[in-house]
Amino acid sequence: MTEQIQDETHQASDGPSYDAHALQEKWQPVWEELDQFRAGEREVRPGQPAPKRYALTMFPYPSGDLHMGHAEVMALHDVIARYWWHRGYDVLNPMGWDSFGLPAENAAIRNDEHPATYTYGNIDTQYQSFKKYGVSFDWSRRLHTSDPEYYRWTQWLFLKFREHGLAYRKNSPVNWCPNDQTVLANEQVLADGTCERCGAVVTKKELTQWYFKITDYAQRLLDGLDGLERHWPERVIHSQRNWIGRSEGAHVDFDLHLASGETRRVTVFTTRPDTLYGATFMVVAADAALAGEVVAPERAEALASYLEEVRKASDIDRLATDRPKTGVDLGITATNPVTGEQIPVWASDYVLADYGTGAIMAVPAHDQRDLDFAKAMGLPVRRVIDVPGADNPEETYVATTADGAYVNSPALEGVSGKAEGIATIIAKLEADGRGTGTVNFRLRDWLLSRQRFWGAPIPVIHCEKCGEVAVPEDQLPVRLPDNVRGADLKPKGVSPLAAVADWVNVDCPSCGGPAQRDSDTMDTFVDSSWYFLRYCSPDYTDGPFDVAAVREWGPVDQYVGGLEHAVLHLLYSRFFTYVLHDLGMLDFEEPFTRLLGQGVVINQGKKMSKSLGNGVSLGEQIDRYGVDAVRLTLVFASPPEDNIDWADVSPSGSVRFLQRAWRLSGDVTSEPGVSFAEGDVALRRITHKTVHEVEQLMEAYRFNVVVARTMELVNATRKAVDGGCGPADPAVREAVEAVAILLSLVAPYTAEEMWERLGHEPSVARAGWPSVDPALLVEDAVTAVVQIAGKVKARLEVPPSISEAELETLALADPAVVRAIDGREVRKVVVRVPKLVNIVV
RNA sequence: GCCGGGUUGGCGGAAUCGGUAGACGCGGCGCUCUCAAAAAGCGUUGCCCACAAGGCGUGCGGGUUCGAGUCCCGCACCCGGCACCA
Repeated sequence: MTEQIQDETHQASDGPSYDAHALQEKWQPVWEELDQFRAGEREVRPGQPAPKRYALTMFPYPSGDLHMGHAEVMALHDVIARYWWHRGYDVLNPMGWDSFGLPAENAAIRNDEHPATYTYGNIDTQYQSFKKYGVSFDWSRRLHTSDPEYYRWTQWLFLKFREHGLAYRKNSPVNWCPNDQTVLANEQVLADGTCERCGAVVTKKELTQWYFKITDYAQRLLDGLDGLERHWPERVIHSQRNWIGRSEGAHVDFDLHLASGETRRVTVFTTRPDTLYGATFMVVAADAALAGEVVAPERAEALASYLEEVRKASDIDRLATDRPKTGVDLGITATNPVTGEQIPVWASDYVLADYGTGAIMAVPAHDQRDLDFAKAMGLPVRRVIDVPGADNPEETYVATTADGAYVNSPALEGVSGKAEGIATIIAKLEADGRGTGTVNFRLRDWLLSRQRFWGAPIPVIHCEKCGEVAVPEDQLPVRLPDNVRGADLKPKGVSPLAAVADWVNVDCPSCGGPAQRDSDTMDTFVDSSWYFLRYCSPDYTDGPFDVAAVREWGPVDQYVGGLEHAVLHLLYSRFFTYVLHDLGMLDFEEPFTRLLGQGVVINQGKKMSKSLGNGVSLGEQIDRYGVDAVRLTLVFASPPEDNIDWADVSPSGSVRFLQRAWRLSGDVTSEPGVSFAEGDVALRRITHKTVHEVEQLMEAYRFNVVVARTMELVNATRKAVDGGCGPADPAVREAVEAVAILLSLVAPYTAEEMWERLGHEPSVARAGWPSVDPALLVEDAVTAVVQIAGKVKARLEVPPSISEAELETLALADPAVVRAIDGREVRKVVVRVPKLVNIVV
């Protein structure tokens, strides 16, 4: 299968040949010299800065070299950035590395070296590849999150958050990855209960950890999504809404009567307070502290053994929603606040300790889970809503949740509908001081501690006397020790930093006494939650970013990246931006105005993977076809948000097209600067129409169609050169120059070469955009279709200005139409000038 | 289970204010050049029908409309999010 490849980028026939690799060699150093994508220097005229645009693409993690996935994002992203340059914007298009993280640490352990070795080695490899790939990045703003100059400010931001009560430490059961030997945020545990990074089954562990109080922002993060509608992919907005999980309901107070004789008031959360009269028992989360505190002494042992059983069950078991309900009677009762009845209190694992209040009122008649539990435990079921057409849940084992007439509910007599019922009962509870209307969220606080080495150390010192002490600002960054080797980093359940004695043991900044550094590092998602701000002033030393610079560039106008981060990076960054806005450091709340989520590159219907042996190497593809052909293939293959199956596309077809476009640039015989106005009108119309259409396609991200239109322009120009107006016509030069500029969005090397062959100085990237003459967008003839009952029977070439009557007459006279009417009566004629006539017979 | 998004030739995909379905490309077929092949170029290519004429066609079934890939109702299947979240 290699035999066809060798010559694919070479043309053996006479004349100069198109050699993609030679073009890369030729132009890379020239571009390096030109350094033409520096942000912040463009002016419309002296003294007047050009309008600014911020184009951002997700920075890579430096594992190995760039792969097909990177190639796709960069290709798509670069289409936008280069288009903006052409349209006259001053474009900020930075690149850097998300360079803290586990793979470097694991590699360090394997090779017994420092994680920095792997990290910076790969960064260098990727940097070279980026250069070759020809993306219009402003390399002067390059950053790495693992540089002390960067993580100093990650630490600074952590302390700011802490200062404002948004970072705190608590002890609770956390997600624990037994493979990576570290805790994970909820967002990093996949729906099937496995670790987002390594796929191991996540377990629970009780630990004291740092959290960001993202829940304080739940409502605002939710509300902000409304404004992103139509600018962000539906999928991401939807995922975030689901993840935040707002539900409206009520807090209702129940008095628990403990064995000791005390009364303890416990609040439950419910979305259906209107079913309160049907609450025939209460359930508390078995693993919540409350269960142990209220259990009757004679039931304590039963609870303890149940709890043990629950803890043994793996997360996989817990995830099976249809498994039978289990639980234990706590031996006490509670008072239903509206009926005054004494109802039993149970503990079960179907109630979650960390959602709502960790305790629920059970209404078996109208909640399936409660009904299942009631049936399993023989607890009473009382119907309080009579749903028309539905049988008694107690007999059918099917809880009813639909609207109906309230029964057995004195306070809801005559009330109709769920909404009114809920409002009525909340009003009553509030009046009685037994509850309030409330809102609850599924979102949990962001657990940010990690028991790993290669991350930003948490800048806190633990002093026996003073407790938690923030590292003073002038002592930042808290640097990672560089005297560790791979062997020191082996996971042992606590951070490897804890074992580095001369690093951990410090004097307390407050009292000067002996103290220890916090040995955990931060989740790497903290690093990436603010990197886009740092790019605005990458060398700033008085803060994480220069507020004025961010005011100039922010927010990001266009973000391009994968959507596997829908509830991770894309949610965390929004949270950071809201907080920094509230701290007065930003004048916007949403970080990314427009988001494009590109699909992934797969092969033969499956994700590329080593085990499947279906991996496609970017480097190999570039060696075979050249950078431009690979980029073109990726952009042309499908709409940007769809997946690309490499088996379905044809990089060699891309090479063919690039050759044909390139060849045109050698056919032009007119001089640069020739007056296009004197050119062939037919070709000029096509050129102007194409450019105009591309402008609209660009706005709508339809890059694959942009390529198709460029191909059509090449085809039309070829025809004009060979069989139409001929190569000397100014319209041919106009068309080929337009092709070069359009092509520069996707295939910069070929476009650059064409530009030079057309007699221009480099670079085509800064050549500006062809101006569109509206007069040339007007057609001189259009094809009108004649339909009978909606089926096309004839086509007519008519002037665009034709009148309805004329068009109708022409249509009815057409022989094919006459034949199709076949003497039948014409009942109605619909005319839409100048394109359509529909005849009803 | 709840909530989103989708289904167009052999393939990737065009056509999103209801108005020529299949742009552009891949693949296929035929031809030119060549001793031959490759490369390149030209032509052709939704399906049925030998051609023409004609008919059928955008997952399936209905509907609205002069006219539906596009709007409405029902269904099937695929992808994604949440999932014992009270």
